[in-house]
Amino acid sequence: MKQQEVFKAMADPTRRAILKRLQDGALTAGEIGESFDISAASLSHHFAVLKRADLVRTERRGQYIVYSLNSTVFEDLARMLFDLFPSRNARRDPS
Amino acid sequence: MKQQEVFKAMADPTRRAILKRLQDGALTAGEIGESFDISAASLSHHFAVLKRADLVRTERRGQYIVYSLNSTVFEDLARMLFDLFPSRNARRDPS
DNA sequence: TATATATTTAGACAAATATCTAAATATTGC
DNA sequence: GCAATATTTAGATATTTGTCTAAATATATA
Repeated sequence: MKQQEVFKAMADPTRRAILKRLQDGALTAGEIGESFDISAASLSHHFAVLKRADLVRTERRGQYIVYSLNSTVFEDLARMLFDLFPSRNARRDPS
Repeated sequence: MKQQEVFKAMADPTRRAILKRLQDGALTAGEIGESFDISAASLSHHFAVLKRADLVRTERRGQYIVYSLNSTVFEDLARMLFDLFPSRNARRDPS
């Protein structure tokens, strides 16, 4: 996981909203765009950032491009967080 | 939790390294600074960002200021992540 | 009180980023 | 092949951000 890319991707509210939009299943770029008052070009930029972070997957379907969540990276990110913030009763790695 | 502040705070590698440095216990600003090749002023800026996100707590001890992790926000963040990325076998909130 | 040490604040600057419009590319269907 | 639609790329611009040095503030101690 490219940690830096993932965190930078998550730092923008529009991108987090895009991820949230994708929770219930894959959507085309245009469908996602309907929820945002932003140009298609700007949206495309956000898609690129999410893709670079491997947070979303894409698939061309005819003239559309379909975006979906990549939950694998989410799990990595969650693990990373737990690693970064030791909870009170977790053992610390003894290394 | 100020989600936006937390994510922005986590997006910088120096700040994540500071958090990691604090895993084993509280440290003064100066002690933290020893690990970084960066001016005290820049470091102080990073502390401010982490504080604004409520990721660290501070306490003055004489002429020193002691920083420590605030693990509460971590837990909030983890929860937020799980909410954002539904895992395959989790039920979705029916609302 | 004066000096030394620790930290933050102020102000400047360069690099990164979110946005836009216009143009390019890919695909469909006539 | 051509026109329409969907999406991305290019280039410009304004804002944000990470860094610096210099100055200010807070505390300790001689």
